[in-house]
Amino acid sequence: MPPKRKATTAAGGRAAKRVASGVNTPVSMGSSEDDYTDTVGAEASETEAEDLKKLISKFSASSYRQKNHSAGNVGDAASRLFKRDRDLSSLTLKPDHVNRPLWLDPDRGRIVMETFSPSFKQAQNFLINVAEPQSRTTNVHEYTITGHSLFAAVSVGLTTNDIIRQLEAFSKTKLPEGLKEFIVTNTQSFGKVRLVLKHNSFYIESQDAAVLQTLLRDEVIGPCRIEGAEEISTEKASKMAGLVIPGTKMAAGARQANEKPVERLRDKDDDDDDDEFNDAEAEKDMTEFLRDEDDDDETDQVHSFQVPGSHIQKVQERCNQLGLPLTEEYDFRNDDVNANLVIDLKPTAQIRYYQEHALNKMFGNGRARSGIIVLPCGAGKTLVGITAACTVKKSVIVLCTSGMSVVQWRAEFLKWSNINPDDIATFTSDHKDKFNDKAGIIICTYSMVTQASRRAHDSQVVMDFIMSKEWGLMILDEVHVVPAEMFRKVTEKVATHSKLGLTATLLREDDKIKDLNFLIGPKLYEANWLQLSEEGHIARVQCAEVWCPMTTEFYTEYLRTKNTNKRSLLSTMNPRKYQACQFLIDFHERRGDKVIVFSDNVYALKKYALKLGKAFIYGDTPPHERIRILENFQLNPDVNTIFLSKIGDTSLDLPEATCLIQVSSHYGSRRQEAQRLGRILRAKRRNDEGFNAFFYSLVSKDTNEMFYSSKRQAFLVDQGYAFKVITHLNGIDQMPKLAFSTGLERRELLTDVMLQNETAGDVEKIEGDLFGERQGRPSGKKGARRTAGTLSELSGGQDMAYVEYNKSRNKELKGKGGPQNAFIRKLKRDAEKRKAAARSLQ
DNA sequence: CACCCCGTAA
DNA sequence: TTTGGTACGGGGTG
Repeated sequence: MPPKRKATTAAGGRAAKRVASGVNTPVSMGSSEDDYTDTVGAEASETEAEDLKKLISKFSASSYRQKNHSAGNVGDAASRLFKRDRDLSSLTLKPDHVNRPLWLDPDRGRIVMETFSPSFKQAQNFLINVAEPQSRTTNVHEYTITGHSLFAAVSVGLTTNDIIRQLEAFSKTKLPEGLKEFIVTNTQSFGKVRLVLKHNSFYIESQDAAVLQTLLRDEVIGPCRIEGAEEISTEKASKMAGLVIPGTKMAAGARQANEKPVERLRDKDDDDDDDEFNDAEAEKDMTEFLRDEDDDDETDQVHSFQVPGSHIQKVQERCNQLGLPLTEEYDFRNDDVNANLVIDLKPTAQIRYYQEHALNKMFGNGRARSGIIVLPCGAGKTLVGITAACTVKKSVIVLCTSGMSVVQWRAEFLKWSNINPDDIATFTSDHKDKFNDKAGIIICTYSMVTQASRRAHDSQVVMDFIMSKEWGLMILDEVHVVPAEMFRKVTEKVATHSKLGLTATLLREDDKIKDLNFLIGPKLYEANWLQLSEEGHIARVQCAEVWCPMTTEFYTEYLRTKNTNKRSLLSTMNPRKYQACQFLIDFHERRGDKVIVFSDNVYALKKYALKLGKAFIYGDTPPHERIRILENFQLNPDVNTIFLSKIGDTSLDLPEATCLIQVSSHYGSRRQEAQRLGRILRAKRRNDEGFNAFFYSLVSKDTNEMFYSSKRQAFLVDQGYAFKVITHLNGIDQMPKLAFSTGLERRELLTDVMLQNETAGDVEKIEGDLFGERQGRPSGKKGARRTAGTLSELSGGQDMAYVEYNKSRNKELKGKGGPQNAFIRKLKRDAEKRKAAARSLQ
């Protein structure tokens, strides 16, 4: 990849998207009335297999354009780096540059890595420690060195020299001076100041009293100190003090372990993982050795001042700004104040290599470092958390976003570890347990801990218990929610020695994500999605964006209104989008896929589902009905498609679907897009020969959806997913019973859409006018929505055309009591039999 | 239990 | 160029 690649800049990732969304796209979905005449009776002449072949060939041939780069088009993901003044060609290359994978941007800390380089694996293992992955596509990875990433590197045990030496070794050019300086200035002060928990109080601690003096003179930190006899107390550093100071010699142990000269390259990639593990073992021994030495020879003094829990965040944030981030490490093996917990992994629990890598980052020097581990959905985040708990062996508090995942975490703990069930308690609104022994695990929801007012009596009791205890480890599930105003309170309410944050998508659309650096700790590990799916740990997914032109009726209305809600509703109700959805469901059901359709908008959700005769779940669906529908989806061969609102993004335990269709979504939320894709990464069938999961995003052409869609995909594109654009679904013209194929039907739909939209607004206004103070029913919103629903039903006349289809599949699946349950039981038995048969075949 | 209300998140 | 429908968990009530 010579630097002169800048010549082809325009072909780069999102630039291609702009080209594709331009004017002259090959649309063959038809724009004339004729294309939509009823095709019932014109049975498709081909067999299913031929159908499949045809569609798949379409996917890989002429009717799509790849927005992302593809193999053979090396370097497009990085090409934006080489624009204008980003030309690196002036730099002189080392003679053996071909064997070195890194391009270093002298000014901005950007690093571009060639994945086809012979020393790629080593370089990647190193880079993941010191830089933030920005984008990791097939041939090129892009990283950035930042203050935070260097903090993470130092806290993982690397020294300034390690970083500089290894960067130099992997770089194609001489290490730029500016970058070297940046690394030096940013790493020097790290690790000087620590946050320590002692006897349920927080202390800011350092070996250097002068640093503490400086902090106390700071206008923000100074007033936070708890008034005591002494301003700064000094004691001899000892094991009993809770936290042993990470001396530089400790880092030396880690340095040796991390060092891997480029010259000593090995061909076999797989060996690498085992080596890393052994190195970590060696590292631990070294740590032990050094610790003993420290205690014998040195009489280090530790200085500290106390800060109340309520001010911790302020101090942490300020220290971050001052370039002196607080290190949090828990020397759990030498903590004999807090009781030990009897817990171990079951021998059957097998940790995968990347989980081990992640845990090595956390426990690399024999202590628990606070930080964040990022793994895609289905890659075993829970097991990482459980293994961490089994390592620390102290009381653990696990925080989840929903009651469902509380239950799941408990089940997983029982599945993977030998923990005594009496030692795990759950704490939610309908289950308020404590554990009886001195040490234990408590699993609860964020809101249970953060709720400030209106406490039920027995939850106050449990809350007091939690706050009175000193916790060894706090596991924060879905840690990306923590920066929220309310949820961030957990870190000040619960006194814990270490924190482990877990998430699949360390993303927010606001800028609060950086707060996690001081709220939890640095990002310790981030898995490479592409690599995991190539290795079969998560499913391979084909992503496609399907462009659906707007019908003239809908587009006219779209242009006529400036109201964004109305506009987005028109875009999602676009009849041609509905047709595309109908076609794709049919296609994939016949292929044997289980299909989930997502729609954020519940009006659209119901309309689509009812007309297609599929079951749907959204917020108001009562729990028993949800379960029934999900069971049927999982077991009943006749139920292969369900519709979900954004309920499916987070809080549903979804069965193993293999195909996903997105009809409407939430603006430009990258997290939602990634999370939805995550729903199919678990697919059990993923290791079948040639298995692919499918992810479709239906987008109405020439609407705002186009813009948001590309925003939403940004994260996945950076993870290496290639989104293909499909402008025509081959065979849709021959589709029997294609909906909305007449102008009349489409106009009826439009009327319904417009009515739905207006009534919601009107009713609220009327209610306000009529009742002024709105006595008796303080929440006008709920009433308004209900009324709107009724009015929409009253609009009856136009709905006549739908009546024959508009039968709720939900009701069919709902029934209660004996017969239905017996049916489900039979399905379950059948499924068991099939599984057993499959096992005996192997 | 079934229902409502409330605050909060994204 | 960037908003607010929707859904949740928690607390009550009869």
